[in-house]
Amino acid sequence: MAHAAGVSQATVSLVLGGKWRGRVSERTAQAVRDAAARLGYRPNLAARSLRLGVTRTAMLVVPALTHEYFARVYTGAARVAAENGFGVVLYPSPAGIGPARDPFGSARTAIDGVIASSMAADALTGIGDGGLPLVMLDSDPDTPGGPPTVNLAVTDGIRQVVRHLLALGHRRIAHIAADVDTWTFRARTQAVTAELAAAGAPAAVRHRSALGVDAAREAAVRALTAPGPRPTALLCDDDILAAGACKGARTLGLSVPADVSVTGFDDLSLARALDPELTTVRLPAEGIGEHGMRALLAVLAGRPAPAVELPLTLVPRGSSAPPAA
Amino acid sequence: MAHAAGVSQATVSLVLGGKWRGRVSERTAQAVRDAAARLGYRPNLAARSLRLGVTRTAMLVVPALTHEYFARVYTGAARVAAENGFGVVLYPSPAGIGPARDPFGSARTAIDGVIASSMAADALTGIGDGGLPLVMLDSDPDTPGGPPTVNLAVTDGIRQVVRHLLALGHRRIAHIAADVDTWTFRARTQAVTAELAAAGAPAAVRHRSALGVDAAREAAVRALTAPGPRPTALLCDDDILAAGACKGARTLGLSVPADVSVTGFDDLSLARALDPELTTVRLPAEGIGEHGMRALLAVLAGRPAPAVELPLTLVPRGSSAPPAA
DNA sequence: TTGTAGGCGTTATCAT
DNA sequence: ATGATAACGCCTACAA
Repeated sequence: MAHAAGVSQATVSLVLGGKWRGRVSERTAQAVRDAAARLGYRPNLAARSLRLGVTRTAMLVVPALTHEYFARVYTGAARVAAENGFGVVLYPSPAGIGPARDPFGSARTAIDGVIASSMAADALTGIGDGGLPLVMLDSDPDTPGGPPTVNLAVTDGIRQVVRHLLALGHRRIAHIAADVDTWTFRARTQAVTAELAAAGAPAAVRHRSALGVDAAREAAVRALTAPGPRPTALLCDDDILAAGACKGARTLGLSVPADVSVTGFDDLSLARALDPELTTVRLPAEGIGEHGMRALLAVLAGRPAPAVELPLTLVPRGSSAPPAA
Repeated sequence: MAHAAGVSQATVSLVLGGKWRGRVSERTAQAVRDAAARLGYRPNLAARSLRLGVTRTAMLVVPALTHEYFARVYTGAARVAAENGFGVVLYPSPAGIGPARDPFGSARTAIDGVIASSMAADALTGIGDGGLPLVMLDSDPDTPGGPPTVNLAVTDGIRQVVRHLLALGHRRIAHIAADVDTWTFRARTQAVTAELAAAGAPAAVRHRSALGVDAAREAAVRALTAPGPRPTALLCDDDILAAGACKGARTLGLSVPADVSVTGFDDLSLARALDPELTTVRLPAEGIGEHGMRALLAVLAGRPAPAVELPLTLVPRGSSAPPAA
């Protein structure tokens, strides 16, 4: 390539690297660019990584790619990465289906940093101590000396749902809680209890359910057939649970929202596919990914990465209404 | 590292590369492995790529990652890749949200091959002529001299749906067709026409719709309010359209499936979140990814990659029933 | 303003 | 059975 342009490697590198200001003549630079275009020259990334010691690649660790939320986090992260000449590789953590190869083995030499999304606290052993720059998304709150975090204002989101239901006149609210031990779901559960108490409303009866439509349907049936007066609203930890809750209500011959209101959380596309559409809370999933990537970029550049908390928005739709008189 | 083990680089490479049978003494080999474990040694992938000229990385090009189908294709491809010591990077094609960086620029030196899923025919300019090994998923049928393909038996899937509806007694079927110019949707549309004709049934009135719940709802309303006798079944090109069709029917005060049957295609998790659950056709999405990766591996190894066609399965559920008497 | 040379960590060839 | 050495393509002092 340098040979084809009639100059040396060094000159080529200077010109194509963009830093030849006053070091290479304009005429020579143009000749190099011409030759590059003519030969379809592409720099070899492996060689560059080897020389520079960085790969301009980040790894995004997610519990499950098939969940729309994580796909959107990826989309946001990938966009910011691309804007900065970075790539993003995905690693569905072993909790899901574990790839055969340990990603943190040679990963240390293949990636510059890690963004971990919604991970259980112990799922990251092998990263933190690995000295690889790390950013946590939607995880435990900022700890001094810990990795930078990008979090969701989950408590405020739940607060909006609770107030929405109370404002509609509901007093007997059941909580369909996700039986998953991650920060985001623990925070949701705690917030439901706290917000109802703060409003002076009766406590919600809690029914735990695995994260799936069928399990949620069964939990909703349990909630609606439990002894005592029937709940008038089912507050669900996420949209998938809410979909199951709607089915459970109909199983019992109840109508949503006339007989029982149902609320979700996440605002997946599912929320608008259901009928009635789900009242839910919108999560800025792409924003989480974007901020996460920006935080990692900051860490990589040696800049401080302030902890971020993104706001959530209540989206009232057809699945919630005043309780029957 | 070699220094720490008291041997030469070459010996280390041999031992860790696994091909020292009868070339290095057992005692020396063990010493190398001990040193590697002690130092936490990790091979540098960039250096290996540089030397070997291959990266053991494949790129999966998809139109939209947020669609569950593609997330599952990725999952399948990534699993087979991992089993073979390969990685997979994702590239959401420009049709979606386009990254700033041209992936096919330096990609040629960063990846060994490309797997393209459900792409419009012209969206791959820049790959085919790039000399990069390519496998097409769910795309145009095998062309002599073209890239290997892994396809779905879409025509047979539609045939199963059509026969299911005819067997239930439906004669007036409307087709909610996706207004998307890719092979898979063209094939679905053609199959609907062909299968109805083959069965001697009346042709379906076709209503085109963008791929979204709202657009499909409007299309369904059009279909159900068109002049002439009302259709008793809505055959939809995919589950998202079907979700919209159900909403459209209810908008008109019609019940699914009592007044009108609705069928989908894809068997997304959405199909079981709806109420009633969707009668649909299951696509082996992960299988597509797995076979695609296997085909690419074959091409990379210089082996022939036979064209594959994966079977589809009808999943009858609550959204279809005999027409009202 | 341009060219020369060294080294990044690996693997492969060849010599010992 | 093991070691020395070259080469992969790039970037960057340093020399000319």
